[in-house]
Amino acid sequence: MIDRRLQVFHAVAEFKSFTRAGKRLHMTQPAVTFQIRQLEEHFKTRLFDREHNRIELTAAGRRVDEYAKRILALYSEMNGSLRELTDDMAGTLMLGASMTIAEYDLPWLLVRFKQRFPEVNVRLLMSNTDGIVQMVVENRIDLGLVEGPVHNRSLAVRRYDLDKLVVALPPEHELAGEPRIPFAALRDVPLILREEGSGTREVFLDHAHTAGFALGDFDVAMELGSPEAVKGAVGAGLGITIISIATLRKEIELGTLRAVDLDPPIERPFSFVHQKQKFRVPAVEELLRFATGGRDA
Amino acid sequence: MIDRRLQVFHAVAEFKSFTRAGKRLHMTQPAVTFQIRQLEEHFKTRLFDREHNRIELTAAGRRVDEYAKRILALYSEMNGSLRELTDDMAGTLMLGASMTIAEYDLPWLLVRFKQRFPEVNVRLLMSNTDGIVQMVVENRIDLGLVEGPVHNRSLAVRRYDLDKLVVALPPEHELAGEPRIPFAALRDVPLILREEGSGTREVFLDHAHTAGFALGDFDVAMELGSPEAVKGAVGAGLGITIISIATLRKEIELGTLRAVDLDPPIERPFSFVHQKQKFRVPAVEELLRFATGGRDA
DNA sequence: GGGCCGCCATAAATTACGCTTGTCGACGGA
DNA sequence: TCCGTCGACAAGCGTAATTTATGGCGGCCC
Repeated sequence: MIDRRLQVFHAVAEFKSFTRAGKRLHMTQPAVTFQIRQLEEHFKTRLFDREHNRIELTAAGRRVDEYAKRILALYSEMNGSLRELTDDMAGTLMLGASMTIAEYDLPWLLVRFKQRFPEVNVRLLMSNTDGIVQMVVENRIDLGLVEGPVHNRSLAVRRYDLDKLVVALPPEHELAGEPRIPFAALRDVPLILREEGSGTREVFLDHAHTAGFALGDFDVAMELGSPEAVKGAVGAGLGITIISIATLRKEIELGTLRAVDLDPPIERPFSFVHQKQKFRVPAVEELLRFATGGRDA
Repeated sequence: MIDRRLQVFHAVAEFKSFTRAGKRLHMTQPAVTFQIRQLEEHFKTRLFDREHNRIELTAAGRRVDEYAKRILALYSEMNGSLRELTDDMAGTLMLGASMTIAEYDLPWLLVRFKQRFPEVNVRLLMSNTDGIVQMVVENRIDLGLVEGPVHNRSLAVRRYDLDKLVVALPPEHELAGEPRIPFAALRDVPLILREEGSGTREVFLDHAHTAGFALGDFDVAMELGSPEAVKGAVGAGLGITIISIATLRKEIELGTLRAVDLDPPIERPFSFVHQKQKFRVPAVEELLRFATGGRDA
């Protein structure tokens, strides 16, 4: 529950870019342009100075942004407050984790946490990285655990673990014997990827881009919504994928899949993400300290 | 610029009625029901207890209303603040007046006001009573002058003048000779009325209702958007109308229209309406004091 | 106590709006 | 100069909001 126009405006103000704001909110640039123009017509004044290919807030725009921040913060607080009242689970620690983390990284963490703090109830929601970030923004969860980069400056992010992405393929695959696989080689075979919004996907595409490849360079055979689904497709010979090494333990042991390093390798942090403001549930701080071993990131 | 869902919710909370909230916001009851249900689904909890034919806020509903109030207040403040920045007229006194007042009552008031405070710039917007109230709510004007009843508890209203509604008809009309015309007689002739949202219209219908007549009892030939348009139609013989005596001065003098008292007569106050909070422009207080002759209402 | 009125819920149809796709023109860096 | 990036614009589409129409359920009046 949030005002979309203000949200869009605030994102544009933050990024100083229609295009990037659109990306963040999963909408196209024309949609952003449209919303901003609606606002400008409402207030009968320009909110951004357009100078060729960059924009700057006008005085009026800055004023709107001040209010937008306050209003959006209230929305967020309202959502959190209602959850507390609603979920018949006041005091419950609401976690959200991206697919990979929830299935392969979080369990052992939660087990140890529960041992030390048995009285704390934990409830876990799963989504992809973007979905988790959105939940944190809307205050629907106390803490998110994500694997992708977080582009939202108004949230606090701290790393707690390091992950490695590898190429997963069937043992009989032609590339399975390679010591490592360069990005270029990935162009020639069908790829299975995670869906839009997935941290695994975004990290891979980021690195591919750095190496000079765009999404269009690859032969994307399927886009699936969870690591298990992706592994299933790879195992069935539909293609190969780039995936967290952590998800492959069982398959490697069973010999159904093989992991090969990328060249260059991709490492990425697992991170906590939460609102900067004070925690509603004390257990959050416990979990943070507990998982990071007391260190800061 | 305001969040419609919260606005609807807040209205319902205030009136404790879906139907009346809908009326206030010019929407139908099912639309209100729909919006509230949307909110309830979002928060996954009931916001109102429905008991037969009355509703009550739940604990969660009260919580939402607390935030709704704060959020809506911020929206209102934002609108006002932007206007100040935008209208290249900081310090200008923004007035809004309903049709009748703007054309027949306000001019002499403004003339005298300008004589006493020549340095104050005044800008006047016109709409019907409902439109003016809305502008005040949104903080787009500093002060509204309206002729109809104001149903919004969050606004301050004070009377400053008294008006009388009469029947206006062509001199040759069969009823033109009557000393006064009872409501019942109005059923038998075509009526010209103001449009929905007009204070003149609403006051007339209120009184008619008190006298036992509904809108459907009358033969409404036309609904027009301004007193001048209505008078024109009456002059052309298309019907008769109920209108402020103040608007008829010239026509009576010229003999083109005649005014006959209603039975029972309708009197109504002209009122100022403004936000309860402090005035942004000091001139508002001056005008208030000036127009009410120092008395309170 | 039967009938009417007022209130909210529901369904179907309509309308309005936001969003996407596709395209263009303008600038700036290689 | 060519390409990449960015924002504006137009057309078409899909979803969401709203209206119209209807039904059920009590309270209230005579």
